[in-house]
Amino acid sequence: MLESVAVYTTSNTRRYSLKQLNQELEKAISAALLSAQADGRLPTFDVPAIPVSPPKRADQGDLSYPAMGLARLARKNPLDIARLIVDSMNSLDFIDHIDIAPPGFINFTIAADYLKRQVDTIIAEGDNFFRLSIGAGKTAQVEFVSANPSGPITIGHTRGAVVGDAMARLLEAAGYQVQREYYYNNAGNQMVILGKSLMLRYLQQIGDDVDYPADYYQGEYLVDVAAQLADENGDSLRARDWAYFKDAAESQMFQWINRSLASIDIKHDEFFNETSLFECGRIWRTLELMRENGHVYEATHWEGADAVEVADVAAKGYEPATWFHSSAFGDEKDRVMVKSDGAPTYTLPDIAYHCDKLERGFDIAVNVLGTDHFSQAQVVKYGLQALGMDPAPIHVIFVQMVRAVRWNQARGEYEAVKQSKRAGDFDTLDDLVEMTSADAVRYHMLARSPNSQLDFDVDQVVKQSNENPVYYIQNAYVRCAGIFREADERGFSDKDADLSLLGADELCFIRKALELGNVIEQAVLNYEPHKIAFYAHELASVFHPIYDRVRVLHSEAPPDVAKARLRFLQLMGMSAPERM
RNA sequence: GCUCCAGUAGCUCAGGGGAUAGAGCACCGGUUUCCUAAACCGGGUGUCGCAGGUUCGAAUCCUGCCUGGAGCGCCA
Repeated sequence: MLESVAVYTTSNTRRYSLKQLNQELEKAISAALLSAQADGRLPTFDVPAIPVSPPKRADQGDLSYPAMGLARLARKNPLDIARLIVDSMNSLDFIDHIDIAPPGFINFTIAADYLKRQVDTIIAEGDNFFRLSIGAGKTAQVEFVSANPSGPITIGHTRGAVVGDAMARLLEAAGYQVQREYYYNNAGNQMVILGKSLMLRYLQQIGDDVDYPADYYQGEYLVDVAAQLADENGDSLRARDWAYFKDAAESQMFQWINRSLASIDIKHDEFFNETSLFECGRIWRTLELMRENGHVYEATHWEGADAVEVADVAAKGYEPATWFHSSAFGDEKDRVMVKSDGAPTYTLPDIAYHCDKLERGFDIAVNVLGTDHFSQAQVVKYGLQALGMDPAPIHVIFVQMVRAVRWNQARGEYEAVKQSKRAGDFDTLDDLVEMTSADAVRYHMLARSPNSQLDFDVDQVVKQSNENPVYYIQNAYVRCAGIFREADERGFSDKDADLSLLGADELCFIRKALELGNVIEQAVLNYEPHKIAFYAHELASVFHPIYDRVRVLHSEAPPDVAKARLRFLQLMGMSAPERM
């Protein structure tokens, strides 16, 4: 992989993607403006950013620049400015012709020969063609899922899992060396309750008559684990305390979580246990450093507390706690880091953890979190600043809630499928995969902006699985595979193919395929992994009509283009089946 | 009450200063001597939540409001 990056960045013969053509044109237009200013055809002004982008419609060329933005600066009619630019531009080998359209667009059409030549280039470079150089020699970490081992992966976790893994794959495609990390805590109250819950379930299994509290874990899965324990150990565990059962439960839950994630092709490289931060003393060192920097104080209530809060605290009779003066960094209030009973809140280990993360030296550390962690993420950032660290490498993708919904025919509306772990009434990732497919789950979870709430219609995805965009996309690959298989059987080869024979339909596909690099780059730079899902569908929707219209046996090149280009399936982490 | 996200076609959602606002699903009609028809071709009258504002130009930016969700614990 690194080798191919080197090839890509050192070669100077085939710098091609639509993005780079954008940049070429942007440079050329800027130069044209300066030239026109130099000989007085345009008044002098600072040349602004020149945005060149694909137009909406095919008959408007391949790339377009709206010159209207210059009208005020140049005090000229936009159409006149456009003409001036075009007249002043040096000729570019990849441009066939330039049109000017009202009210001031400059539309560039890429030369067909230039596009056709890219087919050979794409095939020669294979998977590496869109291996970007922006991450070459850099490291990135993506922390995602990070669910505590108290139960199975739910639909809600799944969204973060898919988004995080897609982000990791995109970073890899951009040249980064990526580590996938899972941060978890097995020391909190919830885990205590989990251990006690399993203990009671076990006692029930071996015939004891015990009360099972309503605020303990209600899920059937604990009963299963308990049954297994009873099978293997009889009643010999009767005297064990909750801690034993906590460990047993945790071990089982982690196995389950990893198995579920593996079923949608997600695997973490590193599991980081919060407890290790206590064991090595990092927690307290972090606190002391913040104290030395003057951002920590002891008090019964925070400095800016109003009368109501003060009275409330007094009523509860709290002893002094240790506060982080986060409001000094812009927080709306200060946060407790160590409770009056001496135990830290989550804030302190979270800060210590991210401090550790930064010290590991990643160029980028992406953090996929639910929006319920928004405030906490802010506080962590303030904490890092209080430690004198620069939190800039950390970027958080906030994932909005997923509601698993079902259509209620009687009421004529959607209703939520409950997902509370403790209530034991939830749909798991396993359920979803069983009802649909790993690819369907990944696609539907990814094909939305993370900061939109998502209604995942369980029945819809199941019922329409044959009319699903997922299969539409995969079928494009299957059809390609079919072509290759058939060609092989006929002993037909693309050797010495004459690319000039390619027609307009094929060019259309080549244009779309060449956008991949641009899509990856935008997805990486803006932390928007969902873009790749839309692109995959667009590419497939350009391919399918051509498949029908252009028969391979009349034209050798398309399968090669297709072969090289359909790598998008791998990028999304979806499987690319040879047959369906 | 304060902060953040969302409101776009019947439904689920893209787009987020530029040309005639898109896709999937659903619905209707057509297409198969030949690489898989899970496909293709045709069929869209949308107050882009509402009202102002900025601009040559606003679904997009600003302000206010309405609706839904999330956060604002010495919870984890």
